[in-house]
Amino acid sequence: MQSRTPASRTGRPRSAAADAAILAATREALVELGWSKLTLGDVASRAGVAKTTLYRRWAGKNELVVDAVAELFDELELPDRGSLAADVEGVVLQFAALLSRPEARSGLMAVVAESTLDEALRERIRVSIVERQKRLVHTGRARAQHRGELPPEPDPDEAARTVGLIFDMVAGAVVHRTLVSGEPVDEEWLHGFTRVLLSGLVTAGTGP
Amino acid sequence: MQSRTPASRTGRPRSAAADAAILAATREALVELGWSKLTLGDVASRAGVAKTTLYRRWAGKNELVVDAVAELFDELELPDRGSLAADVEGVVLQFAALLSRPEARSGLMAVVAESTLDEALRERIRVSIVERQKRLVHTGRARAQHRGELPPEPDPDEAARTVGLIFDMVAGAVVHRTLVSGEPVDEEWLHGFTRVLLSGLVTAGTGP
Amino acid sequence: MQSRTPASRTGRPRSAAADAAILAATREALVELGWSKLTLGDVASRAGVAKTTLYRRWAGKNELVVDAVAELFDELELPDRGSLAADVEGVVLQFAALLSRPEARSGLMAVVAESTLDEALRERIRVSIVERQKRLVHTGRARAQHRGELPPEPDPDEAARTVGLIFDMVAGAVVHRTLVSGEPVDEEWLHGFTRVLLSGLVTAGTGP
Amino acid sequence: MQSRTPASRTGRPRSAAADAAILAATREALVELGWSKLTLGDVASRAGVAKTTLYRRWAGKNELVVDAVAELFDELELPDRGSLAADVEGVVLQFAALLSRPEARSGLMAVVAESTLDEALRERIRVSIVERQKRLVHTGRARAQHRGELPPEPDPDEAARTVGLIFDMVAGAVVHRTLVSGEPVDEEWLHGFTRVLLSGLVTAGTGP
DNA sequence: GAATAAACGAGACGGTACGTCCCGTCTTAGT
DNA sequence: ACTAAGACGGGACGTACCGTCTCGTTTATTC
Repeated sequence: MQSRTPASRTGRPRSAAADAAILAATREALVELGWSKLTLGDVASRAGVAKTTLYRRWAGKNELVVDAVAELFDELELPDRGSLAADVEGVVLQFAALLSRPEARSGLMAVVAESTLDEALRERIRVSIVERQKRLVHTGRARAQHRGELPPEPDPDEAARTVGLIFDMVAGAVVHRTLVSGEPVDEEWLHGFTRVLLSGLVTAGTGP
Repeated sequence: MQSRTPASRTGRPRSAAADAAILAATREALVELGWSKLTLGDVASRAGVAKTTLYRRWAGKNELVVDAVAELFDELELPDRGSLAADVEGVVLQFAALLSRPEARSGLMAVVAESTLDEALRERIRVSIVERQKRLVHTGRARAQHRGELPPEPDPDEAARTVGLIFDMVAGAVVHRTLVSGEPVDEEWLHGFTRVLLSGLVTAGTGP
Repeated sequence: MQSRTPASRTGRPRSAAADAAILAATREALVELGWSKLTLGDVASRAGVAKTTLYRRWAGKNELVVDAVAELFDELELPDRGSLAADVEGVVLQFAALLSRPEARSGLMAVVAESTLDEALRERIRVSIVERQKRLVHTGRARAQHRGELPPEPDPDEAARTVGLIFDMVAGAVVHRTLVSGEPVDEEWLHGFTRVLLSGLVTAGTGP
Repeated sequence: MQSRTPASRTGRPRSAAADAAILAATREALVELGWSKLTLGDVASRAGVAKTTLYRRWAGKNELVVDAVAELFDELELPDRGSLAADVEGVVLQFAALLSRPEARSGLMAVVAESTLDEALRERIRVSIVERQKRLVHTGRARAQHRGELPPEPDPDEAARTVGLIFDMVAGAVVHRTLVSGEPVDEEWLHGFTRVLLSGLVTAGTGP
């Protein structure tokens, strides 16, 4: 994740267990303390690891938290629920559930905030989280096209743009609802959102 | 904003100029340093004010930044551009422009992140920013109904829910596009987004 | 001692009690730990003071220890015991007693060692300790001349040289005996040393 | 020096070259850094040796430095200059020259300081340096007695005491002059010191 | 001449202390 | 009563070394 296998040969090899322990400790600390009160010294001692070990592998708090949070997003799945609407509702609920976990809420928003003045961090987030999770949109879209719910898209550029738009609309709405507005993703909001999104997609797609 | 005018009578009154200077200095520091490296001592010295003066008026960094950022959002307007689509595009562009300013990007996301473990802060954000800016949706909606682009909504509860949904979808999509995905709100994205949103709104509204 | 009264006017004044507490804590730590294991953090906490307070007043461990040790040397006195020989024996015993205290042994030798690569520190030692304690030699010499045990010295330069020589011979012999050779200043050594020194002084003084 | 040749039989023998390289590197580091900033990792890398190799042979910094410095003192000699006074002046000058070398100044004083709370280290210094160099006093004394400048000393205990006293007076005065007072052993001081010491020795010896 | 066993280089490990920065509070004097 | 100034006790920072450990490699001696 953080090391690019520098192929060093000699010397004692790095402990693989330490990485996992550190990332788990990071999430634990995010839950209890939140990003701003999380300290690397505390993470190290939770992980049963020396501070130096932690600094040997990550450049700082931001990089560590991105990696710790990115692992959470890999838990998201898109099981086939039979229709596009059901698939969208499923992934929205999963995403809302993820954002109800403090380690994701606090960690994700904080690193996004930090990335506003740190280009390398922004790229790290884009690669480790954003592009990685667009897989969900790709899967859902392909499945809907196979079912005939959406027309096939011949132009790959246009397809990529649409995937990006849908991703921003879905993820953005859920994030804003839960974190900024601070209100829950309940049955009512879920149906309303899905109806508007899918109506728009189908209608807009048939337009000029 | 932060002081509730406790009707103090005697002694030297608080300097009114200090408040403005402090909030301006806060935004300046947000631009240069970002939230995490912003220190209250630095803000005080930028504002030409003693640290004690600052602490007398705000409880801490979070409260200060919320107030400093909230002022920015009051700059948003919704001029009548003749159609609902044009109005939406106008406000999206304004919001995107606001989020391109570092003081807004960094400040907003950071306090949202902080609010995940601080109920009072979440409420402060909801009141000072979220509810306050829903005025834009209300205005646009009323204007569209007056033009006949949207049907009147007799049920006030249902109307409030729809306003909330639209607000989350618009604000969320723009925030996610610019801050999380890290890509610009360009002509293409703008049109795509507006088409999907409005198609969805009109179509969904006529559904059962 | 360490501050040259920078005549600052505004702000909270430095605590006078802190200085004394820090120097006492330093000597206490020297006794228990010795110079190399003495840490400024430990001194600060013994003194009931924050580390920053300590660093605000002293540049580092060396400067602090010089000041802490210098205070010890001010305890040396030269009571009139009736004869030059008795006076010399008295001061040698006092000095040996001082060097039997761990805070003096460890502190003095360590800062001397440090001063070999630090000109500023050497000067600090010279001023705070060496020149300051030559007062003992001056007093003893004047008293002996008044008694008629030593001839008056008309040339002030020559007098200064002789004072320096005696100081180096007395202090050096005691330091070397106790710290380098690691043997005690007992009755026998004391008499032997005093006899050789005084015989040499009287005899040498009458030489060509 | 540090290894007691435990009569190991099989396996790769320790490199003899490594010992010399390490001691030389230690002196080099003492010159450049002084005792307190000398680190064993740095010495190891100067010597082209792994840290483990160094720790296999010495218990720590103190032991290493004592050995490195002790080698320096073996360079002292006492050539026959024809008279006791000339011999004394010769050895004082040699000793002063030795103490003008930073590796000796810094190393010697530092280990003496350390030894104040470490009995084993004190003993190591006494054996490796102090007792070892008393050979110079013995030689000079025997030579002076042979020349008739000093009377023979029948009592061996008394002789040992006198040797110790002279050693402390000579070494102590030179050390104090150069390291504590921080002033040079010049022609003037040298003659003054020799005159007082020898007058005292001869006169005192004839006393009751 | 293969097996054995110790020493070797490299570098990661759990730790401790460093000296600095900032926190939020306090104690001054001045407005 | 408010202000500017700045010292205070405290906590975390990121770095440098500590002395230990675990690797793979090298090198004499012994079978």
